[in-house]
Amino acid sequence: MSLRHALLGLLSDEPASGYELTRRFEKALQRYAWHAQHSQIYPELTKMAADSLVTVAAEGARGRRTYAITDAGRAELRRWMLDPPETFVVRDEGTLRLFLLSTLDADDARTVLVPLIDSCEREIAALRKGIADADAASGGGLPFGRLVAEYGLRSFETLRDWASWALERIEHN
Amino acid sequence: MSLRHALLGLLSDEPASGYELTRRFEKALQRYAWHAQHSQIYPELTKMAADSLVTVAAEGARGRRTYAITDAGRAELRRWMLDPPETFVVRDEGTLRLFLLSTLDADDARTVLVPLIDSCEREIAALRKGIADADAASGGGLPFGRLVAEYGLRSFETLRDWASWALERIEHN
DNA sequence: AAGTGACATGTAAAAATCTACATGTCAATC
DNA sequence: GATTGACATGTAGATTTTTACATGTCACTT
Repeated sequence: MSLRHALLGLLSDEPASGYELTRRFEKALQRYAWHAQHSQIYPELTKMAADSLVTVAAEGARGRRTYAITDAGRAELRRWMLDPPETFVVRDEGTLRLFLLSTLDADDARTVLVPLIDSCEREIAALRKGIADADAASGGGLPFGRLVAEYGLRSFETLRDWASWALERIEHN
Repeated sequence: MSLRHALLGLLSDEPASGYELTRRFEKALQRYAWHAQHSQIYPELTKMAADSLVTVAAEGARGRRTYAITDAGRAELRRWMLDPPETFVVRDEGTLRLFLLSTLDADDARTVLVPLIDSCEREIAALRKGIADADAASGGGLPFGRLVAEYGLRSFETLRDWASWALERIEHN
């Protein structure tokens, strides 16, 4: 039910349509936390409305339906946040690829690691800029908040550093 | 098809039965990279054998079937490793929970973050010990290699540091 | 000899997810 | 007035994953 809770989380900030939620998934959650597409989001919103976790707050132009979280929805989100399951399920193609690096020879590993380090640098630069801009504007601006941006920044720095370390280890082994 | 490639990766190290692969998923991949259960692994191995990516290398006691990767399997794994898709799909319940932290009030956020920091410390200690033991034995010993252990260690340190930073930010905001 | 626990493999049905198709609106431009 | 592109929502069918059930072996202990 993680999709459901991700949607409740996005809606707890402010009401939104399925279309907007799809965009916000792309901007804020997709990369690090949870991937979902509109073909999954629309039906899930319908089910959540049936379960009274959200309501249709407004219907606008072009068939647009704006959903708002209900008190029951907030309660369910809080319950889920405070009641961590024993095991967290992870499925991460990028990390899997990293783990399987040891199946490659040194040349192939370099072919994977060098572009990875480059793309980390680009992400880090973009995140730093986003954080600086948001801090200057002081009042948000980051897609899903300062906390998430900081998490992303630190994660990419760690990935870059690890990849550099791995590269060195592979070079002179 | 990530499950398939994860299995090829594990088998590229040495032949194994479905049962052993399930254990190795639990030890090495489950936590950070890919979650899979035996009810998915067994049928997938059968399909992979039909596709000639693996073969049944031996049949042992208790119906045990040992699978070995074929040349075609190695080629497919290498192809997948060297041909990164434009987008990596991530689904990570733990990170999602972190991202939704901003939906909680300060008290509830503390309730989530403090145990998180504790569990990071425990993971870090366990990984450090595992790495030290393996380095002393010098010849492997780590479930999926030194690279992965280092990745896990750095990731948990980053998570712990971020969580501490977030906690401080929440406390005095 | 019975019981226990790790070993070992499977399947069926339900739920979640992906891919591809499908439809239509509205605003701006040509 | 036609075209284009962003806006907006959906469904059908296939694939992947989960949950729950199902079966049996072997080694060791009581």
